Amino acid sequence: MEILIAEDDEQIANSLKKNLAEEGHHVMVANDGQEALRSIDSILFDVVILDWRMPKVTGVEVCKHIRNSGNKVPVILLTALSQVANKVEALKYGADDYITKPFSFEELNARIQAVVRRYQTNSNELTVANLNLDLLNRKVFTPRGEISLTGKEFDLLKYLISHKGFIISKEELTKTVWDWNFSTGTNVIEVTIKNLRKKLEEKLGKNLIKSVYGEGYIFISE
Amino acid sequence: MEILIAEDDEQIANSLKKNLAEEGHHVMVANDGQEALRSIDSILFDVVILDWRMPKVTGVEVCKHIRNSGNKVPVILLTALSQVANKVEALKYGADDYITKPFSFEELNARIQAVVRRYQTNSNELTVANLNLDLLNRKVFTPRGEISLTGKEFDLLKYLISHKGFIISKEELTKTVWDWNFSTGTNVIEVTIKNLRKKLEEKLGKNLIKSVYGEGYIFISE
DNA sequence: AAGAAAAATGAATTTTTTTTCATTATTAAG
DNA sequence: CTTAATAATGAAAAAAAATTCATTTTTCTT
Repeated sequence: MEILIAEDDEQIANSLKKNLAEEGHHVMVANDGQEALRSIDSILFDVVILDWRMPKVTGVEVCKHIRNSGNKVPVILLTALSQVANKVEALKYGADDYITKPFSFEELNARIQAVVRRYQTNSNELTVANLNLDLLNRKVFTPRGEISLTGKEFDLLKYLISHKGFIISKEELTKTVWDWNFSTGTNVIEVTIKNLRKKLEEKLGKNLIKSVYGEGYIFISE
Repeated sequence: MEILIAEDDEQIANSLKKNLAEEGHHVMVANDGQEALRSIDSILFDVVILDWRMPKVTGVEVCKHIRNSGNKVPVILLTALSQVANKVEALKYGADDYITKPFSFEELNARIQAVVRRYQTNSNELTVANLNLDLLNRKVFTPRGEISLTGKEFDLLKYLISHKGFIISKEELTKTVWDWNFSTGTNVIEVTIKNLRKKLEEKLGKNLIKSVYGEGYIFISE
């Protein structure tokens, strides 16, 4: 995951960075709120960890800015004091969670997991490679503009993407995407795959849906 | 809101009940986990507050049960000890938030607000009267079973419901639901309204979409 | 390299959805 | 009670989407 830590205490920042990096994440550190804002506006993080009190711009202000600009990235606030007012304020300004110092790395990690999981399961978007699916409006966007899909094509793509990296058999697609519980002697799947591929390739220039002979289809993100 | 408090300490339970009632909520108290489970299975709460340690069934176990049964109601856990392991566990088992005792009523209230708001803005359902719209799968359910709508019918219903109580002009529908920015000399809207009404009335026995002569349409929930 | 199974393809057909049209019913206002 | 505007309706036409079909291409096995 891409994680931003905004924390002016270098010792804490470095310790967190080291620990999170060991978990396999990419961590960027900002030393004050201003720096944090710059990073947030240019990079897409999976989670942002903000210290409450920071030079120049405070964590709450950064948080407010994030929300005002429509950014929904999960935010965790670090508060030094465990005053009730602070906690209330944190939630009010759109933070997703907060931790009172001092805290263990284990706890922070658990919160990150929880907050990211919550975000992903509640978000109505599915992003992979150069594709962004708007699950609510059933639209697909690429850097080169929207791809207009029919209902079945969208359902199929959504299913493949949400199981990316796994081979999906045609029987499975028949049951899930087509909602048929009998095997028909048709090739609708092949045809729909073909049409979907054509539309994707038109915009992306490459084929993300691979066939696995005798087994099914698999969506590849890189 | 409908709130369930599961707490064996009667003093705490009653104090919370009183305070929450003063805020205008309906509060039900369960004295142990078993009682809580029974209530949860029969009543639809807006938020459930569970004490961690309770006789018979603990709060975490209640929480696990809630999630296993697919219930997505927001859960707040009350923990006596502020041990890290507890907090981690709470999130792991699907709680949405937790508070460490002792806590102020003000804090609990803020957390309830946050958790419910988060739930409502992130939920993919729209419920009104006897209708439940599954926004992700674009399906509509009633107590008497599913209503199968076409795409346009669903979009129209969704728009009317999310503006229930307000009169929606045909010009507005043209722009939003049909995505046309010119006024056409057609009556698609009237026709679609008619078909939608027919399907709704078939299952609900009544017409929820009223016409306002010369102004537009309005969705009425009661 | 040849044969058989599986997958891809182009085009036709069927089904569903969306829109239009002509007519009837309802509403508000004089 | 009429009249004119607005809304509802049934049915047809047009458009779009889903499925089928016949054929070609690819892949794996021997």
